[in-house]
Amino acid sequence: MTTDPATDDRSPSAPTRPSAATLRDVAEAAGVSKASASRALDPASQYVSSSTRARVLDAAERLGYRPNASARATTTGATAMVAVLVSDIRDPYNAEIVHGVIEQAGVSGLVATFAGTDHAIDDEIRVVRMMRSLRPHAMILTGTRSGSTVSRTSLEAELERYTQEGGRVVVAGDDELPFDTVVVPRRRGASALVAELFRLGYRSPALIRPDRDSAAARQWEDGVLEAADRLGMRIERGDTVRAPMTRDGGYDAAARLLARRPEHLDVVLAATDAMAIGAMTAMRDAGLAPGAGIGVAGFDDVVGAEDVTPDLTSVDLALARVGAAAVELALTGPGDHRRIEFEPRVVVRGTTPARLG
Amino acid sequence: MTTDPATDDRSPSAPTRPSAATLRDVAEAAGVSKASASRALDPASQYVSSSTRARVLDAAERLGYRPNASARATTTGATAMVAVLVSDIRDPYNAEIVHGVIEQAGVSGLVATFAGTDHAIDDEIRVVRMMRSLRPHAMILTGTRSGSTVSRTSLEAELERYTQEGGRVVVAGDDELPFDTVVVPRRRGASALVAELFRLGYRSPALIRPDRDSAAARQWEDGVLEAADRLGMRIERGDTVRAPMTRDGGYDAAARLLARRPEHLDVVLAATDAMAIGAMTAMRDAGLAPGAGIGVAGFDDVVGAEDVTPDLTSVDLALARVGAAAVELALTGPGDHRRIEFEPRVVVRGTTPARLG
DNA sequence: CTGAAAGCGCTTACAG
DNA sequence: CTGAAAGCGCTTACAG
Repeated sequence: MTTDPATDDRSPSAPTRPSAATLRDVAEAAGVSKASASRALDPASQYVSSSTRARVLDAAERLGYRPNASARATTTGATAMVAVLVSDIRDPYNAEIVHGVIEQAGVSGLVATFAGTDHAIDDEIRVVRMMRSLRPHAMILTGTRSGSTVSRTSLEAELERYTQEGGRVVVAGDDELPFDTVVVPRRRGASALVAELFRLGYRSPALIRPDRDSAAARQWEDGVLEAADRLGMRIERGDTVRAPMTRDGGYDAAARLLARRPEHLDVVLAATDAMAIGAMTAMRDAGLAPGAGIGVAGFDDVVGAEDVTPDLTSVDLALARVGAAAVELALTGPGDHRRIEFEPRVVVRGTTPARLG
Repeated sequence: MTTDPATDDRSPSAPTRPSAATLRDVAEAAGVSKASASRALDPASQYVSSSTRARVLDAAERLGYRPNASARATTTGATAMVAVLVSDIRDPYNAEIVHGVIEQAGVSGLVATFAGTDHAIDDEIRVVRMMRSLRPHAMILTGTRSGSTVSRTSLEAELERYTQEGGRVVVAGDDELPFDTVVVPRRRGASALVAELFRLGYRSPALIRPDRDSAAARQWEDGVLEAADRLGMRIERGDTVRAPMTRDGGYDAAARLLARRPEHLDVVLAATDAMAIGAMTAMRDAGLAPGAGIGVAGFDDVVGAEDVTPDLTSVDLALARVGAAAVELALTGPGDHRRIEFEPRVVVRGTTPARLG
């Protein structure tokens, strides 16, 4: 990062705006001082007579007055704003978290501001610098990031600087930065899924996992294996197959699995719902009814698990709650690398009926 | 809307922040006046000696100085910010537009702020009021909205008020509000698709459309019918079927179509890519190879059209460009209900090879 | 090229 | 309960 402080980001062409109504306008219209008007407009202030308040509110309403948030912020030093750094808003996982952030910010009286970081730590550093200007109450980092160790250190330093100015940093995702974190419970969710399937009578899972490595894929697989191991379920060498992380990838993977006529299998676990749905089709094409002979379960439950027949067992990671919790964490004072992890919800549906005996 | 102006949204618990470095700090560290420091930090200002500038930049760097955007905004009256009102960020269409907004805002030196409106006009009104406090350079409205005529009038009034304060309003979506609009070219895209298929030799389309009515579905169907009509393609009564807007919906719809053994059909048009992909599976299950016998085309090209085999012909609506254009429109001075509509891009792929004769 | 001063729209002790 | 005044961190004429 060679962000020269000279590169000041002053607004390019500040056009002289026609004036919006101002506190002074309201005060004059109501025939009181600015101080009184300010107090009357503050619902928390008790030092106003009700008649003054009424006249001020009336004037404000008439003038369409909206307080100038910037002026207020320079006066109080605080901005009712939370800045969200998101790697890619188009990713449905991020979108879900962001949705939770927006919702919770709304109820907490905060405005949410976003910037894209494109998964690159160097972009994040740039964005943190830019956002620091806004003096937001907190910054929330979402999604994944990659970059050199040097970059990572710079990012931490920049964020550290921000916290020293009184800002709050919260990570929503993986626990990989030394700040308060709301962990997306992938690993735990995968474990819980396997445990639930065990309870339902399943003993021999096959795994369909993405061919490209990622933290998410790894966490899913770790969670599955951990639970399987703990419960004494055996997963044979050849029962894990890799494929592109799409519906068709799931189809191919399942077709390969089934071609081996693996009589011992009783359930197929896929790392995403899309892959699981593809696997269901492959099973049908092989003459098997998903759920009747072999069970199927997906993961993440972001899209479409309920739209298929039978509907697909999956794991709800409560991503919107993750986003909301990140805002709440930011609001509950500075913490020293606190860590929140929700219980993921295993959603048992038609593809994994209870197995007899 | 009975938003009482009394309901002031002052920050709940303004915590006293440890101080961030201030212009005064930088000036003192550099041994110059605040005025000189300010000028040195402004890359556009020429009224600084290079030695002063160097000392100031050095001091700023050392102190990790970031200008206080709020203070700047109260001084200049303008905020380098664009506010985006989005019905639901989880909708991939909106996410794509929002992505474009974020990108373009970044290159234009603007910060993008978001609020969710949940498709409800009354929510939009509330959000516009709230956002007005931020004095953003522009507000961009994305997604769909519904509400009473009264609400709609109130929304227009509230937006009108905002423009009178110097704010810019841009709509990204349907042209249904009296402000500058970047139109999502659904209708035009559907027409272009049909025209291209005609050129490829297709003459008898069947239509798979969502069973629930929506503006998007209507625009798609209107576009298809308009072009078909113009080109003399006939669409028979029974060749339009309705189904849920999912992959399985598309499967069912296509199955129903094919059950009638409609020898005259040469291409199936679906209102979304997901439905088209489902239809492809149905065709295969009926012993037909998509593209070989009957062609298939989807719409919107948001997700997965390239992941299937053969890959799916679709229409790229350039949604990210729509978002970017909205920002640019907001930056090019006030307009009187200007209207921009991009040429959608028909993406011909494997499911619609040229037909001979 | 530089600095002292005024002003942006607020809020908040401080005296009444 | 109310108002005059100071101050938040900037920018920008205005004089040098």
